[in-house]
Amino acid sequence: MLKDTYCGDLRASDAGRTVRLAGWVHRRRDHGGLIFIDLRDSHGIVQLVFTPDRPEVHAVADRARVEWVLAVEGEVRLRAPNTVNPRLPTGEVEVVPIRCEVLNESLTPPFYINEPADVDERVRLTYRYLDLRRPEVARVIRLRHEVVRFIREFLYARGFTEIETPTLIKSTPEGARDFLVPFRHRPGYFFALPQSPQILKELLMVAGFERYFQLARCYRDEDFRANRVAEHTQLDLEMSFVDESDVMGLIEELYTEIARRFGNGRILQSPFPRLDYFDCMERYGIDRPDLRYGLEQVDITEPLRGTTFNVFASVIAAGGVVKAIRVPGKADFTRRELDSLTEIAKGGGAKGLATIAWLPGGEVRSPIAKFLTPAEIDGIRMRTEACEGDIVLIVADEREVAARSLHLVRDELGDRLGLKDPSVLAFAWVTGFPLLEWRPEEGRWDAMHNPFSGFRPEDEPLLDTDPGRVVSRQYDLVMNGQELGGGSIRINKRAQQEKVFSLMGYSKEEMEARFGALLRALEYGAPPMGGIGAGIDRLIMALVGTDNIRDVIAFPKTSNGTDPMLGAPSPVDPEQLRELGLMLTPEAERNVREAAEL
RNA sequence: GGCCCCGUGGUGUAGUGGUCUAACAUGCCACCCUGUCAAGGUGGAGAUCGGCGGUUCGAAUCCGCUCGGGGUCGCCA
Repeated sequence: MLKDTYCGDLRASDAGRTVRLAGWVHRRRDHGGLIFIDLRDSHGIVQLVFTPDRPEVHAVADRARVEWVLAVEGEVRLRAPNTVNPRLPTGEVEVVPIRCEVLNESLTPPFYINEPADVDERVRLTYRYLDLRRPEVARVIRLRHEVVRFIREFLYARGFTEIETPTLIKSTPEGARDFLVPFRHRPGYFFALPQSPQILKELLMVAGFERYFQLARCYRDEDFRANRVAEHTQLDLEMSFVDESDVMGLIEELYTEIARRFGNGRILQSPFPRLDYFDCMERYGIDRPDLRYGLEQVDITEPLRGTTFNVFASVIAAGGVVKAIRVPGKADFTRRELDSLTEIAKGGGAKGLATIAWLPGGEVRSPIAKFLTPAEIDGIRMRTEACEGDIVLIVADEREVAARSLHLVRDELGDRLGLKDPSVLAFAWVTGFPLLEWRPEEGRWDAMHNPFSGFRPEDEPLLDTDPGRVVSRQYDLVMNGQELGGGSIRINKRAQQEKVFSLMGYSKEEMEARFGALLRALEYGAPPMGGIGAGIDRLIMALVGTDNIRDVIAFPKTSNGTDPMLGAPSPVDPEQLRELGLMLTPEAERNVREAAEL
C-alpha cells in the first residue's frame, strides 16, 4: 500500500504520528513561502502544510495543481488554537510532509470538484468519474451501499436465500416494451431482458426455497422521466405459505428500520395506514396519494342533484360527479392563481374549475353563485366543511376525470402552499385493487397489476359473471406520492391462472407459448405464495430527498436513454449484424450515416 | 409522437435589434505574498453567442428548420 491512513480519519488523537497518505489535491492555497494543500481521499479531507525549509518537498507542492494525485509521508500535528478549522472533521490537525511524490498529474477538470455547483447534467454525465469525486455526489452512492447492505443483512437474518436469476429471458408482449437481445446461434430468435424476475421467483417457490430475495436489475424500454430510467434495481422477494399481512408486515418492518437509520425524516404514521383502492381514489383521485397533507376530495354531487345550473346538471344526468377540494384560508386566491389552477385541472381532462370562496364576514364570492340556489351553496359548504376564509375548488365530470383533475390540483397546491414537508415520510399501503380492468378498444380484460396476482377466494364465481368486480390480493407501498413497490399473493393453481389468461383474451395455445413453464409448474404442488418488488432507486431518492433518479445511480443514462460517457448506444460493425441475421432498415441506415458525418 | 423550458469563454450567468470590438463571477496562466482553509493582491490568455437558413442597412437578440439537454403528456402489466 502507498498509504497507511485515510486523510479524512485523522483526529487530534493522532497528533505525533507519522502517517503515509495518498489522495487528490482538493484545493491549494499558495502564500508564497507557505503552501497549504487540502488532500482528499474517500474518507475526507486533511490539510497539508508545506514550508520552504524542505525545498524538495516544497517544490512539489509548488507544482501541484487541483486533482493531481499525491503520496505524502509526514507528521500529524495539532494546529495552533487560532488556526483550528471547526468546519472540518480533521480541522484540529494538519500534516507536515517530509516526503511528497506526484503519483499522477491531472488536466484542469471541466467543472468544479471542490465546490457544489449546478453544472449542466450532460457535462456531469460525460465526466461522471469526476462528478463522482464530488463528496456530495459520492455521499449518495455510499448511502445506497449502506442501505442495500442493511437490506441484505435484514433478510439473511430472517432466513431468506439470495438467488440470482437470468438476465436473458423470454420476451412476453404484455406490459412495457422489452429490450431484445439477438441470439447468434439461432438467427431470428431473441432473448428479452427481464422487466422483473416475476415468473422465475414463483418457480423458485415451486422449487421449495420458501424465502427468496434478490436485488434485481429490471429493464423497460419505455420513455423516461425524472424518476424513471430504462434499467432500475428492484428488491425482489417472494415467500411461500404466507398471506398479505406477512409480506406487508415484513416490508413495513424493513422500511421502518431503513427510514430510522438512513432517513432524515420521521415516519408520519406507524403502522403504515392501509387504504382501500376505491376509498383512496375517492379521496385523493390517485392510487399513490401524498399523505403529508390534507386537501382531500369531497363528493358534492348529492346537494346539487336537481340543480338548474346546466354545467352541473348535465354532468349529473350523464352519471358523472361533482367533486371539490376545500382549501382552508385561501379565499384570497387571486384571479391569476385561480386561472393557473384551472389550467392544471384542464390538464386532467376537466372542462374547467369552478370556485366558491367564503370571505371573512360571510360574503360568498363565486363566478357560479348566481346559477345556484342559496340552499345548494349551503349544501356545498356543509359537505366540504368550508368556513369563512376558505375557498372550494370544484370539478364536474365523469368520475375518473374529476378525480384525476382534482388530484393534479391537489398536487399543485401541495407544492404551492409548501405542504410537502421534506422531513416527513408518509408511508401507506393501498389494497383492494380490482383484479382486472376492461380495455374497451381491445374488447378484453387486462390485469390491473400483473396477471399472476391472486384474488379473494369468495370472488372466484365473479370471474364468470362480473370480472370487473373481482378484488385482487395486490398491495402497493406508497410514500409521499410515489409508488415504492407493489406485490401480491399469487395465483398458485393452473385452472385459476388459465381463467385469468382467458379473460385477457389468450387462447390455450398462446398461454402455452408464453407462460407454459409457469402453468406447468403450478401443476406440481405450487405452494401458496406471495411477494413484492420494491424500487431501490426510488427508496434512495426518498431517503436523500432528491427528485432526480440519476442522483442515486453511479452511472446513469440521460433522459433520452443514452450514455454520453461511453457513447452508448452505438452502431455496430456490419459483420456483427450479419452473424446475428439482422439487417438495418433504410431509415436506420440513414440514421447511422448521418450521425457518422457529424 | 405531442407540448413546455434551456443552449453565450473551461464552469455558472448577464446581455432580448445598433452604444457588443460581447459583460460579470469563478476557473486557468504568470508574478508578489509564511497561517490560510471559497486565502489575498497585480497582470494576462480565453467565447464569431449549439448548427443551418431567413428577415433587416445592421442579429447573441426577430423568424423557420435542425441538433443537444431538462421537464411533462402519451407510454410505463
